[in-house]
Amino acid sequence: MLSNSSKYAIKAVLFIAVNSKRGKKVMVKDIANPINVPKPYIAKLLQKLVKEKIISSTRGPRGGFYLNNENFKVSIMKIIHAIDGEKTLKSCMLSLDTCNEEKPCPLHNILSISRDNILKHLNQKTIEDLSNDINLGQSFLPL
Amino acid sequence: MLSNSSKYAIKAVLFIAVNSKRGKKVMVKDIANPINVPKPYIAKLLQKLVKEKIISSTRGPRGGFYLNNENFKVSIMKIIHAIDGEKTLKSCMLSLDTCNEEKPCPLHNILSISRDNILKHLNQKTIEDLSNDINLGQSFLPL
DNA sequence: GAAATAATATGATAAAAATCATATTTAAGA
DNA sequence: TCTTAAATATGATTTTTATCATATTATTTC
Repeated sequence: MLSNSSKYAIKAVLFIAVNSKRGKKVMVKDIANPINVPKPYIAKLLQKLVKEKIISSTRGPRGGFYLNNENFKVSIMKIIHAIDGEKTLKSCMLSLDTCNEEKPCPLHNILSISRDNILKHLNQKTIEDLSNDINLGQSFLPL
Repeated sequence: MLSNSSKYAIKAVLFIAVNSKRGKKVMVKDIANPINVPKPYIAKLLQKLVKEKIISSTRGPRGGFYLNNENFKVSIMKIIHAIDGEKTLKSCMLSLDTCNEEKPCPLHNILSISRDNILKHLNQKTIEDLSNDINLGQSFLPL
């Protein structure tokens, strides 16, 4: 469903969200270890996220990654789209183009409600929402 | 979530289920095209399913694949496990070992209910259930 | 404005998944 | 029992995903 890359990206973004408060920036080398992802790999993903305006960065000494106010409003789905592309999550569980409500595939009837719920939540929840949860101790970022 | 291989396997099993009624067997070459999967590839998957006793086969002239009564009782999940392995679907959405109800990861709270529902349905529904749906015109096997 | 520090760009390598090809074995039917 | 038709076993190739490495560019600070 989600590629490793998307999972890494989500973890990294949330890590930045909770660790870059008040102008303090976070560097790649400080992200890679705690979220358990190889440094050069996460660096590449972060660059893509910057291009898509999902996170922000500055170069040079005291530089690093951070989130501005707009970044905080971005949905989790947008992170996934930036990394995995648009169509990954959209197709039906059997990847059938022809599957729809009128002509459902055999899995459609039993799975589509739950599936649509997952998509709905990924679209609704923002980086801000999830980092608030973490800050309130309602969820955790162990790695 | 599901690998291509699992999707192919599910499609193939259902195709066999609805096309091998009353002792008639289905051959690889007759499966590959309608379900839109390369023949040598689906052949390999079918062999694995036979070993796991999810489907049945006989060799030689008039041979092919079919389902016996026990095969029809197999859950969809078992097909997925046979092809993708046991752990693929079990891990949390961020693949965190440490994620659980007491210490949920940031996505856990928003997705776990829908996710558990999907797993529950995949465990409950049998090949028989889904092929009945198809036979009753409640779902379709276009490809 | 020079040195140091950080992201960025580019690309090489490795591992896994998907695809393709071929030789072997088994069973049926003449 | 010989021929044929089918699955089965094995493995080679290609593509995608994941990982690793290095050179370049921008920004701060002295």
